[in-house]
Amino acid sequence: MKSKATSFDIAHYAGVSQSTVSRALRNSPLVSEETRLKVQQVAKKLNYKIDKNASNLRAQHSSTLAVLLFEDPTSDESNINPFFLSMLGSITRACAKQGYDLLVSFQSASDDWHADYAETHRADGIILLGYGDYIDYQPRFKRLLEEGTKFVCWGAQVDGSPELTVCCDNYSGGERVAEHLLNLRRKNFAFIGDASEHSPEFYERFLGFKNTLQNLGVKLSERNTIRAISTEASGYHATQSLLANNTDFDAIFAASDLIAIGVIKALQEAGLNVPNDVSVVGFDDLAVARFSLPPLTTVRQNTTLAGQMLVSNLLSLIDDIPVDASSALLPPQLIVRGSCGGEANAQG
Amino acid sequence: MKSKATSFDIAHYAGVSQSTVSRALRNSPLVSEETRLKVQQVAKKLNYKIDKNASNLRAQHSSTLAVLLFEDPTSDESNINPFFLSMLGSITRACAKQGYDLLVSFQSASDDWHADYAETHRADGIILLGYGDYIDYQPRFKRLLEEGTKFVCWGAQVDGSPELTVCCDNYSGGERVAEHLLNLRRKNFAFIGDASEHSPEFYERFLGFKNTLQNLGVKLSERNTIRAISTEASGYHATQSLLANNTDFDAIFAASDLIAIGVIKALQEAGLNVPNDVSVVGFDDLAVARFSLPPLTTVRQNTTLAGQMLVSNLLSLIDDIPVDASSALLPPQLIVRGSCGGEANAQG
DNA sequence: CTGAAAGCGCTTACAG
DNA sequence: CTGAAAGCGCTTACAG
Repeated sequence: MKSKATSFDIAHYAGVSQSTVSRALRNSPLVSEETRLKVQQVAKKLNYKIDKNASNLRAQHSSTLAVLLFEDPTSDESNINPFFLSMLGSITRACAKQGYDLLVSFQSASDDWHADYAETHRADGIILLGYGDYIDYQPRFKRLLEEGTKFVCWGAQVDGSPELTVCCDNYSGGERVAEHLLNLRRKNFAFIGDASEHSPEFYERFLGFKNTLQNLGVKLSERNTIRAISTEASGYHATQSLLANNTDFDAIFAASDLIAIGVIKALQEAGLNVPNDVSVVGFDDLAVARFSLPPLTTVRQNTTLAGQMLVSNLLSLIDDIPVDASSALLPPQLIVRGSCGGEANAQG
Repeated sequence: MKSKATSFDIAHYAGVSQSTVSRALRNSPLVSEETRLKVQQVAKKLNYKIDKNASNLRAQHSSTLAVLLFEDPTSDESNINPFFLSMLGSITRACAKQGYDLLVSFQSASDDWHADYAETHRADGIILLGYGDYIDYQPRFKRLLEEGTKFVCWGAQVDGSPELTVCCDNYSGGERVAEHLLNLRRKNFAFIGDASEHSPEFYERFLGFKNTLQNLGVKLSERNTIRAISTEASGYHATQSLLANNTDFDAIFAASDLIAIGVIKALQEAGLNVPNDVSVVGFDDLAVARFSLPPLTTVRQNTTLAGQMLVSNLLSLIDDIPVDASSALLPPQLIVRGSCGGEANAQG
């Protein structure tokens, strides 16, 4: 491997100074069209590429963003929630579009918060994805803020929290689910997910669901509210608990598609028909939702838009541009498929 | 935000020279225990972190690896193959374990090969994942090799190709599937996937399957070999074509789990029972395989091991250490679930 | 529009 | 074991 050309080599061959090479390559308006063309031509011929380390060091920024993806400590390490992976994809694309590189790091919640990407100048800003327990993380957010680290979270807006957040309007999603199920004349409801403030996204979905039912005179009993984390296995076992309760239910709102898949499996194994005996609704609209049997009615989160908002808001933060907080609440969309009965086959 | 401390600040407070600070922080044996402790203590107090750009520039390496994830151009951009995403996860973890950062880039096959991570010194080496058509990519590999770029591919070992590859023993996986189906007394076989040299991974699976059948006197007809890319939708449509052929079949080997999910859906919609009428086998063992109905018998690729091999082989390449090529062929594992009938419930 | 020069914050021979 | 000094390859005032 021949050693790489530097801007001095280009300068030499192009017959200009090194400063001019640098300007020409970054399309500075200070350089004449003619010079620029010549320099860029020579650079191309020598396969010259600007050394990022040098330019980052000099310019004091890295043109790089970092994503921290927190793993649910209870889930199998080889299976990261596909929803976050899909977010990862859209974030990557959004970064590329803005000319930023993306550093990725998976962290288990127990990790000692290795968020030193900003401090080591490896990244200009950080995107936090899927950290589990929001309450536990508040102190860490505070520390990041104090250090002046630029970061934005995907998740739920916790009241009074100063960090910048982008999320789906989970409450409204829960409302849509309740309305849909009520329209289908379902009478007895169950919720499977974590209905506590520790998982505010699930909690908001739960609240939107429960309150809408309540407003229309239907009560969601505590016995029909079963805790589950976002895995198929957890949904499966939670449903077995629900069945063991011997309560009545003809509709289940699962806080995520992964949970819903486990729910359907447990129901079918118990000899119940979905949707005839029980309607099931999920949340996320993973690819697999369309191919479950029956196809899963669910609430779609727009991950493409989410990735774009996360990146553009973070970039605004980095450039000290005020961020329009309202833009950070993304509208959910109810996708009706076959798992609730009634007006099935409507979409999807 | 107060401006970051530099090694000179630490030197000042610790009462030593800046060079000593640098040595102490990288645990150089040249520095005394006492001095090191003092320096590290001061560094911690001032929340000092080494500036990566500066140290990378000076040391002429980046301690960063890049992953290039190629998207299937025909697939929906928001849904990246979960298998690769799972690989991404294990690669990330393997990098972290070795003290390397990971840069991620998604590329559409049509992209002008933005693999300049190495040339710009942003990464010391590159991991190539999921590029679609291997034959089309040969010239690009050649160029990378010529430029002295260190890279390793996940995929299939193409004869005579000089690039370093890590992959599952796909041929052996196909053999296992044929044997299993034969043991279950299946008579008429079908394959759904891309049985061409353009997708060598699928092709190897196909070959292992077909040859094993052939050796035992069973022929896999061309009419029962249907082309599909690795999506549920493609598997679904391919199965509809297969059904339209009006040929006999009581067992389908789908080249991936995603395809298998589409296969099962199409079969069930056509009123066929899986596994009673038709056995179905997939490949990959995605999380969803366990939760399909019936649970999917499949061939597991060990993504954790794969990620580790990819990273460690790339690191060897970077350090000019000879790589044990035999270590790069990972053993597949047949996971028997309910989708083939017979000895179901064995595992999983 | 162009060039000479300083300097980003480190690592690492070199000298002691 | 420690320090003074050079230099990695750029960007960007400054002067012309």
